[in-house]
Amino acid sequence: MQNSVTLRDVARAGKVSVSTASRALAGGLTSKSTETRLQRIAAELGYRPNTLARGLKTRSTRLVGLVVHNLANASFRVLAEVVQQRLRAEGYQVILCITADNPDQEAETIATLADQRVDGLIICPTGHNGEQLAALDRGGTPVTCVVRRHEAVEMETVLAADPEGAFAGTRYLLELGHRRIGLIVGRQETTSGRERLSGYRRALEEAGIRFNPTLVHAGRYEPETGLAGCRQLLDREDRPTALFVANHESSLGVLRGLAERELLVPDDISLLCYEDMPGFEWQRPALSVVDSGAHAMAELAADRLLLRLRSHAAPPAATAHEYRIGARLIRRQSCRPVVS
Amino acid sequence: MQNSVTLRDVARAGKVSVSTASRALAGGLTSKSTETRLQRIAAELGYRPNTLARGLKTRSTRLVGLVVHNLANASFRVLAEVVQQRLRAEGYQVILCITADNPDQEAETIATLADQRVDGLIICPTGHNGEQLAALDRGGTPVTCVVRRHEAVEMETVLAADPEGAFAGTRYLLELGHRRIGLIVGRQETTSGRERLSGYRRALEEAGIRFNPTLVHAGRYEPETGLAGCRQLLDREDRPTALFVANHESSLGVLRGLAERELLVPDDISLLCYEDMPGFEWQRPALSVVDSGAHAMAELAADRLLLRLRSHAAPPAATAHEYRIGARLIRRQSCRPVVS
DNA sequence: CTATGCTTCGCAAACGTTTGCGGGCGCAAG
DNA sequence: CTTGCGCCCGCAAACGTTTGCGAAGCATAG
Repeated sequence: MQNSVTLRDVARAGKVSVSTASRALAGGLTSKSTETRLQRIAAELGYRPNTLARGLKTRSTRLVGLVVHNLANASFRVLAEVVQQRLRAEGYQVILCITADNPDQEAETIATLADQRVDGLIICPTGHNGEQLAALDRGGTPVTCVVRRHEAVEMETVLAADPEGAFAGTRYLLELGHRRIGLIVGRQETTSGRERLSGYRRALEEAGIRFNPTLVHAGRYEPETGLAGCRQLLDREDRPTALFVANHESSLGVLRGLAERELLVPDDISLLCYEDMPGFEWQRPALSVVDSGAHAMAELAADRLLLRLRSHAAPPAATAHEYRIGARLIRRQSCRPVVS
Repeated sequence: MQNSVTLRDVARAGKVSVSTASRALAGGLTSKSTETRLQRIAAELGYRPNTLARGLKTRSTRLVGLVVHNLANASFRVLAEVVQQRLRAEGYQVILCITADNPDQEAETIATLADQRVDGLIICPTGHNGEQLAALDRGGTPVTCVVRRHEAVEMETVLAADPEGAFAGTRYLLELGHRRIGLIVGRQETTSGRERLSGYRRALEEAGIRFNPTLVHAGRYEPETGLAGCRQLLDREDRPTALFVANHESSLGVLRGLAERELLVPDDISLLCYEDMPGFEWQRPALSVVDSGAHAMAELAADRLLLRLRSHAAPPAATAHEYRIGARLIRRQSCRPVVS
């Protein structure tokens, strides 16, 4: 702040007007000689452009907002890392905001980001501030939803292929011979919760197995959910031979629940999780998972946003598209064929 | 961006000058009547101040930068969450940047943040761009270092009490009767790596046990380090009876290494980790740890910065203080007395 | 030699605020 | 009724850029 060497100083040192200085540093707008000369002077003086003034004039800060529920969730973590890295490569800075899945906090966050005149927004929406977001998007600030769809309003969205992922996971277990497959899944108010349940159900039905609601436990994205679900499912007299934990926060609780019962994976019970968390690979036995592709999602979200940032021209709401990232089954060691 | 209702519009609607509008919205600078009247008008029009223009004039964006190495590390995660929450409560937004512990990337990051005219900076330094940071601090943009100390230059810093933490952990194991304690620790180039080793060593020597360098394995903050160290230490003929993993990234690798050897914790070997990671509590057996107080560190860092942000007056470099957060031993189930 | 075109640069306005300064007005005191 | 004092408010400058417009310089073509 003290070190405020401004364009005027550069201009003065170079004996030109402020405007030529500006153009020289922009490049290609002056003669080659003054261009290099002024750039050298600017470097010597340690000139750094004032982003505020520039943004005020050009109506473009190079900031984009990234709004997520938390950082404990592995998907959000890679989202944050990938988005930040990708956008930085294009000269954008990322403002990270955490909403704790709280609509009020989300509303405030969006407002503040709008005040900062961010150029764009990547958000995992709570589902409550649709009009606010849509207004932003209409106003020329591209908004890309990620991980969760906003049910109320049309916006560009990149999602995981949850129906297919859950389907593939369930079918894998079926192919191994399992017939009683317990499902621990997220709340049915969320897109992912619903879609993963439906994928599970479809796989069962295609295999000619009747869907049994008492085999599924839905809850919040927390370890406690996993523990509770685990206990509930294991206390049945016809204990499932496999558990599909389609909610990766709960996985920790499930692991604990299985240990409580002294059940060994995969000998006593097969275990399939959702999302590839860093620890899973190192776990013993290494956990099989269906990877929803958080990394790819993050990349696509960043790329889509970048595209719209660059083509400042047309933000055609009509084109509001929905992208799905393919899920991938990773077979490791936690599932085994059922012995008959 | 389209929705650009400016102060002029408010003034016009209220039939006053722009300056009165500004003052009315600021509050306390006009008559009570015009104040409420204009505030109502502003609300109706949906006026939102342009942070860029304001920042340009007042030389204060309400932005602070937060610079960390990554988000996989649990300390950084809580740092990000806590700092962002705390600063937001005071009206600041957080720009999150990730350096991957890479000095070049760090240099670029700091420069860009300075360009954005952030009001302050919280950073876990790589240790390489000291002059840049010091210049910022001198220039009136308070910089607070966290987690790591910057060896080269004096700055306000909040650290974990690593020497004491490692000492306490080691002594705990000693009290349980362990004599051969393997240590897996971070690189000796880092503050934490050195300090944790020295704490371990001091505890041993105070107990009258000769420090044995072959019992320590130092490596990067990665699971691979844990695995390698684990293998090395377990292959000794006089296998340690306890492992102190003073580097929480490595813990995952250690767990895997122990499983490989089919060693049970705590029956076959005691295990003490550093940092309380979310999974540890759920692990079976629940892992004992020395918690370095990442949460408290984050809070203190945020508070210190806030203090200096508010008292815009004096950034006395002389006061550059170093704060230490006490470590806390959490006894769970992974350590047991050695049977003689 | 004049007309024309291109390149290179300066002038000044603009972006949306905040704020020092001074003018107008009302009200109390003289 | 005048003077003085305070309270509100408007004028205008400033923050550091970018950019349209026009002027100057120079070369080339007619």
